[in-house]
Parts: sequence; C-alpha cells; structure tokens
Amino acid sequence: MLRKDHNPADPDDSPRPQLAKAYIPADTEDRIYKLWEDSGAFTADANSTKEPFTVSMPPPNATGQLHLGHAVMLALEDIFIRTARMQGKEALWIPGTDHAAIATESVVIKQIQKEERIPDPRASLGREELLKRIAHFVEKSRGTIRSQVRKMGSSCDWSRERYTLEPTLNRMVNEVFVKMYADGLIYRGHRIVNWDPKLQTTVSDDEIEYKEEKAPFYMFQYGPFQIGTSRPETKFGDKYVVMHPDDERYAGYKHGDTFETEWINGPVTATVIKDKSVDPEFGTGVMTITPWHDATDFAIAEHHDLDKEQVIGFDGKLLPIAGEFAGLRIEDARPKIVEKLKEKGLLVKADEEYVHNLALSQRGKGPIEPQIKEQWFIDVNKRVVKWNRKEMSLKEIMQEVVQTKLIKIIPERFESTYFHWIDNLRDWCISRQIWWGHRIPVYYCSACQFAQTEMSLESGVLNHENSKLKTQNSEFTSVQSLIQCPNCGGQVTQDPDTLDTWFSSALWTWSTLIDQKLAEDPSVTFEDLLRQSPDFQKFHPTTVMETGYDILFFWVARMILMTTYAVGQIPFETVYLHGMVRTREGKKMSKSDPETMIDPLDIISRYGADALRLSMIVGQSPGADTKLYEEKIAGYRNFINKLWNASRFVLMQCEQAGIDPKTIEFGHHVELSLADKALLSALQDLILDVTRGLEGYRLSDVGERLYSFVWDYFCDWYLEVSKGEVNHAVLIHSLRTILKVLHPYCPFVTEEIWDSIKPTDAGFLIKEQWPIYDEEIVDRESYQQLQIIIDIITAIRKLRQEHNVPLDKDLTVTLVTAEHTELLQAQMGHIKRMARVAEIFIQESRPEGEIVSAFLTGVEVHLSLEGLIDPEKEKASLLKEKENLEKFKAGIEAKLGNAQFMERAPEKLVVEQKQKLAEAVEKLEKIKERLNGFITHS
RNA sequence: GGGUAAUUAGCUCAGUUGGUUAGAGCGCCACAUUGACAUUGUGGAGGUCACUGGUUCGAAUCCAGUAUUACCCACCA
Repeated sequence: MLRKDHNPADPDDSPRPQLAKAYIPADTEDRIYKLWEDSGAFTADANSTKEPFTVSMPPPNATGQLHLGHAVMLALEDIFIRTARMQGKEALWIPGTDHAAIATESVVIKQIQKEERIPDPRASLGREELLKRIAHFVEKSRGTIRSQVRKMGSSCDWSRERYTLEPTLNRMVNEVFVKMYADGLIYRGHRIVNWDPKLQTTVSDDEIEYKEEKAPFYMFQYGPFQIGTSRPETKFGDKYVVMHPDDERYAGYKHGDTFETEWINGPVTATVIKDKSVDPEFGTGVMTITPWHDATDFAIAEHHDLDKEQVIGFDGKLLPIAGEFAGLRIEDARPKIVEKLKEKGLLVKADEEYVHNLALSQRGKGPIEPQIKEQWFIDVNKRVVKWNRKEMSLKEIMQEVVQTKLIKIIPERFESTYFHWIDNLRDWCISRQIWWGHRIPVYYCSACQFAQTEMSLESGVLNHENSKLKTQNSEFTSVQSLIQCPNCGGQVTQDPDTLDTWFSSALWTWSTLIDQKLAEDPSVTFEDLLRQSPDFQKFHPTTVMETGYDILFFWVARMILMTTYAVGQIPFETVYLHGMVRTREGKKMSKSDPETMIDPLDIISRYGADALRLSMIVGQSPGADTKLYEEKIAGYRNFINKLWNASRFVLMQCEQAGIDPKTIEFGHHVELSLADKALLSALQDLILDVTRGLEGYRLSDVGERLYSFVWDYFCDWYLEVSKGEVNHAVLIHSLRTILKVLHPYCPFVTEEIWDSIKPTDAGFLIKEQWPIYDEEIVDRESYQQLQIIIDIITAIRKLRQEHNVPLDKDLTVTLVTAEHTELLQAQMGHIKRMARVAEIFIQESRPEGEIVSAFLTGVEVHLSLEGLIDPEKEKASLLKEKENLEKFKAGIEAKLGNAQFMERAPEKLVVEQKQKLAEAVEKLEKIKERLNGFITHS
C-alpha cells in the first residue's frame, strides 16, 4: 500500500520501499479505510470470550452534514474503541442515524412549499403521502452522513448500523410505551404544555430557550386593585384576582368575595382568591390569572378549582372571547388593547424599559405559547421501578445509579448539574403533533369513544399489550383498518400524535442490540427478546457514552431513565462529556456565518483526518469548550509529517544497510548502545503513561505525551544519535512500538507506515496487540547517562550561539569531570558530531586561555575561543547565573533550616532538596572560581 | 434569583491527589539551508499564575471574599 517507485538508476532494478517526501493524507486515507472495512476489522463477535467494550454512537441526524461536534465525538470514541480493540477486548462501536423528527419534517415541508408551491403540505398531501415523501428524502440523503463518518477514520461496525425509525426500534418503542402505560407511568391528561404555534406542535420543557427582550410592562386598574402585566392580550378572560392570604393591605377582602368592574370589553364579575404562591413584594401584590396560558396560573386554578378559558388559539390568534380583537395576531392586538384600556382610563402606567425573558422554541425559534392541551405524559414521581428490591420513581432511580457510582460522569462536576436538573424535573410531555416519528401506539374506537373515551382508550392499549396488534404495529405506517374495537366491534383509529424523538433515542444503547430477525416475530415476548439477542447479552450495558454536555439532559438522563426502567440495567458505565467547538474568538460556529465556520470535510481534505483528530483532542479537557482554528490544525499536520519523515529516515537506514525491515525481529540477542538502552527504557515509560492515561480517560495528556516523545525525544535525540551509530533492530522495534501506541490517535498515518515496517507475518496495525509495559527493560541509569550527553551538547550549542561563534569555526571543547570520564570518552563521537565540535579534551582541571564556560552537574563545559570572546559579556552572563543560583540556594537553605519543614515534610522531599542544594553549591563554587579568573586577567 | 466553571507567556491551553527555579504549541527575535523532514533544525526573549485575606513548614494548586467572563437552571403576574 505504500508507493513503490522503480528507480531507473538502480543497477539491479529491484524496487525498494521508498516513502514520498511528505505525507499526503488525501492519497492515503480513503484507501486505508476501505482496506480496514473490507478486512472485517471493525466487526465485533458476539460469541467471543473476550471482555466486551461497547460504545453506542450518538446517532447523527440521518439527513445531516458532518460538523465539528460530530468530528470531536467520532475522534474521541474512535480512540476508546481502537485502544480497547488492541488491548484484546471485544470492541463494538455501533453506528446509526437519527430520524430527527421535527427537524426533518420541517425541512421537507419547507422544500415542498418552496418547490411545489403548496402552502400547506400537511393538509394538501395527507399523512401517508407526506410520510412517504419524508422517508424518500431521508433515504436519499442519509448516505452523505455515512460516508462523512467514515472520513474521520471511525472504526465502527457498519454491519450493525441502526436507524431510530427502523421496525425493530419501533417495536421496542411500543413495548416500552405499553409497559409504562400498564405500570401507570404513562398517562394522558389536560395539562399546560409548551405550544409552538409556528411548528404546530407541543415541545418539552427542555426544548425551550429564553431570550431577553424589552417589552412594556403595564399597570392597569382592575376594580379596586392595580394589576401588572406584560401580556394584556391574555387578559380577556381574567375574572379572578389573587393575593397572598397574609397580605395586610388586602385584609379587608375575603377569599370568595366578588365585585363588578369595567374591563376591556365591558363589565365583568371578579372573584377574590387568596393563595400563598403570590409574592406580596412583587408589584402591588395582586394579580389576575390566565390559567389557560400560564403554568403558575394553571396551578392556582387547579388548586382552587377555578374556571379556565382559552384566549389564544393554537394558530396564535385571539379567539372570540376577545370580542372586537378576535382573529388578530398577538403582536397586532397588543397595542390596540392597551390603547382601548387607556381610553377607558384604566391604564395606570407603562414601564417601557421592562426586560423580561421571552420563551422561544429551540427548533423553530418562534415564540412559545403555553396552552392547555390533552397530551401524553410520563410520570416521573410514581414509584413503580424495581431496583435492588426497592420500588423507586423514575426520578429516584436516575439519582440512585449516579449517586452509587454505578454510572460515573466525566468530568465529575456535571453530576451536580445532573442532580439539579432531576430536582426540577416535571412530568415529561411525550406527544408531538407532527407526523414524522414513532406513532403513539394507542387506539380509539370511533363508535363508542364519544360515550366512553377512557374505556376505548384503555381497551386499545390493553389489546395491544395482549399482543394482538403487535404485528401490524411494528411498521410505523398506520393499519387501523384492520383493527376492531374489542368493546363494541366498531372501527378503531390510532392516536394521530407521534412520540418525542428523545423517547426512542432514550432506548438507543439497548434497542440497537436487539436481534432484528427475532423482533419480527410477534410471539417472542419483550423479555425473551432481551434474553435471546446475542448482542444484547454480550454488549450491554455499554462501556462508555461519549457525547456533548449540551445533551446531558435531553439524552443522557433520559437513557438512564428509560433503560433502568425497561431492561433493568444501566445503559453505560461511564459518561464522557466533551465541550462545544468554538471559533478562536470563542463564538459558536454557525452556518449563517461562513467566515467563522470550519467544515471538517474541508479540513480533512487539506490537512488529513489524523491532524484534525489531534487538534481537537490535545489541549482539550472534558466538559470544557474548545477553540479551533486552522493554525492549530496545521501544527498537528506538521507533527504527522514529522512522524512520516522519521519513518522515512528509518527505512532509508535499513535500505542503505541492505536490510529488509520486515524481517527484523527484536530480541535479547541485539547488542545495545547507551542510546539504545536509554530509548528502550523511555519507551517503557511511554507505554505505561499512555496505557494508564487512556484508562483514566486523560486523552489530552496522553496526546501531548505522545507528541512530545516522538518529536522531542525520538526524533531530536535518538534519530540524531543514530546518524553516528545505527542499530536497525532498535530503530524498527521502537518505531513499531510508537506506531502502536499512536495508532488510536492518528490511525491513518500509522497504518500506512506500519505497512512498510511490520513483521512479515503481521496484519493490519488496527488489529495489533497493544504493547505491554516491561519493567525489566527500564534502565534509569542509561537514561540518565544519555541525559548528561544531551545536556552537554545543548550547553555547547548555547555557548556557541551566545558568543556568535560561526558554525564553520573549528571548535575545541574541554570537559572537566571527576566522575564521568568513562562515559564521556565513550560518547565523545556523538558530542562532536551533534554539537559540531572539532576536538574534545576530557580532563580533571580547567583549561588555560580565553574560554567561555557552562557548569552542569558533575561536568564543566569550556569552549576555547581565542580572540572571539567578549569578556564583559561572559562575565555578565556568569554573574547572572551566580545570582540565580544564590537565590535558589537561599530558598532551599531556608527550607532545610526550618525545623517544622524537616519534621513534617516527607523524607523523599528532604533528600531531594539536599541533593539539589549540593548541586547548587558545587556549581556556585565553580562559577565563583571562574569569575575570580576574570578578575586576575583584567 | 439559584447553580457550575473559568481567569497561568502576545494568542490557544496544560499543570493528576499542595512540595517543579511554573510547562507546551502558535506567534516573536537571532542563526542555520539542498544529507528524514522548511510541514525543518539550533538557540533565545517573554509569566509577581485576576485581586484580597486565610489555612499550612510549604499554595498556581486548599478555604473565604472581591472583580471580570462564560455557560446551565428557574422565572414572578
């Protein structure tokens, strides 16, 4: 798979491996991905005896485009999965797509409106036809996201790909709905819901966002009271005035008192209500209520059994109760109503600067109108969930599994926001008035419904539970003509609503593991489906759920809720939450602003998926937002190229020596130099750090460690040493090890290089075994000895540059040492070559003449620079170092002289400090001697 | 109003349980040029770790408060 170029100049014309001068990801990635996929490397085996490691991919919108949020998610999950796979686990990463109910339906409706000039496609086309159109649209466009997921290098098991609207998932949705209904967790009732007049559907509390808006706050005279409002258009039906029972100012009015007052469209009779939910401090302490359009007012009305009247229609226009204003839209009606009240002398004052929060639909961005509507809800407080022999409510079970650490959230602080959310959680409205989605599996009898609504409702569900209707219902298309009412034999129809898309998403970790063939058979019960699905048995609970913190509530919490209830297992053991990707200015990237938008596909084509992955992982911590910009990505592209060229160097070394790298086997027979031993030792430390870091989900740390090892140690020192003393076996072995531990982060480039250096009998790197830490190879002494050589080389380079010594000047260096003579003798060649020194003397006394010096631990470095030295400069730099050392020394002495420190500090630290002190004292002595030399000379 | 976090070099960020003479990448300055790599090499400059107190032998790290910023939740007529 690498490029094998024939070299015409080569006399024997035998083609040798030759890597291109620079790594070109675009020539590599798709090819490698296909090789992996075709080889079956992504496919997990439910029958294996290996320990399972499962990741359920958060399903992207089936009609969507890959964005950076997906890219982060895919990169992280792929690292988890590739590591687990190499570590010998049965790794399953299950991909899928989401039907994205509201989003998809509104896209298609808009398209039809625009292209076919049909103003109301729902009315004109009807349910069946519209669903067909949407399904067609999804089918046509879902291939896009699949190929884009592949572009990231995602090693997910495509043979198990799932879709949130497929028949198996539909059956699971129905099973869970019926189970919850039977347990009394799902009920239908008239409640105040969030109505989106624009999208013509209810939405859940979590699908609302608030925007600050300045709108006038009016004070009106209402009988003897003054009442405040920012929404005069809702006030037509107001006939109750509410105040706190303890409010002294209104002690003269009793609960139930009535009075007549002039109001918008004439006189009304109002009733006094005393309720503790009124805040006496706010405004006048008196308010009128609009139970149909306000949640608080609704609660008061329920409590006192008051009348509720609808004022605003579901189309957002005023109803006949508004009299002359009926049919007007809110924004048109409001000023007119205020004007009328003003003319009547009922407007007391208007605060034009009032700021309040406007509730908007997250999807459609239109205002939300609270309405009373009969909807389906999930009761989160009823105690029917069996867990550890206790009966718990859905709220309690959600708390329980996180509190007891059965589920661990990373970063931990999100646990408190999770608990806070649960505390505020109200019953979940699960019905939606859109068509694209899982239809509510409830049937009504048109014949007897009028007389017995509840009865026919129940019989529909009960019948369903008795599995008479299951076959028909496993397809989401309606089949009501087949169904007869068990009560009266009349024709039944299905509930027209669909379920909140999060209802089906909440089942994702396990519904995707249910055997699809088995699920087609209606005689197999739900419990048997769980028991007999091999994937479910092997791979659930999943290991880690990785997703953005923005859907902790929408999705993660609801998966916990539904899964513990429905299958009696936690959905995942660990939740890893990543942050949002932002622009370099910290702004959200938005499609409407292409300037700030980074398109992952564009980045991949120019820098490669590996570089993109690194740029999103290194330097990011979980739960924190991350800023991404092109220079950062380019930096990691450079790193990838560095690795590529290091490999190229290794291959060239082998080629020059006539060695086929694939035949190299590394073992005890290999003779090792100091640098070899140091490198092999450092590699063990790397393996340990990387393995532990990945286990602890510290992906950024590990990425940085790998980056630094490859560049700063392997390339900058080991490969440089190799230029004077090459050991092919060590080169190949260490490069192989590096590729393995780097593979999860940059799978493409490592696989590509691996092909050139892998052992003859080896397969793909993706299936290689993870390196095992071997303490016996750790050789601290050699590592430190090489470090001394490195320090000497660095010191010489530094002195040389400080004194502007040209590189072509023949340089003589004297190393003064008492203890390292042997080491320096042996490694002299490397020092000469890498520091570009002509001659080195190793002796025990300082040389004569014009020299510049550096003082290392155990070694003095002196450069003889006749006629090139600026003595003042050298003196100044020595003085500066002396000053620093003295400060440092004084600090340590203070510590060591402190009785409390000596008593309480750990032994190890004291020893360390003493060691440092000794070194500082030694250096200081030498610097002082050297400075004295200056004084005598001048 | 309640909560969670952030504040470290010009920029973007690390800093794992308190013990480092506070690190990295980019940028900057100087030098190097066809020998793995200019998507490079070598060296350098640059930080009183937001502020004020406290705990401690010892604080970027723990505690309290202040300031600024971001996000989340609730929403009062």
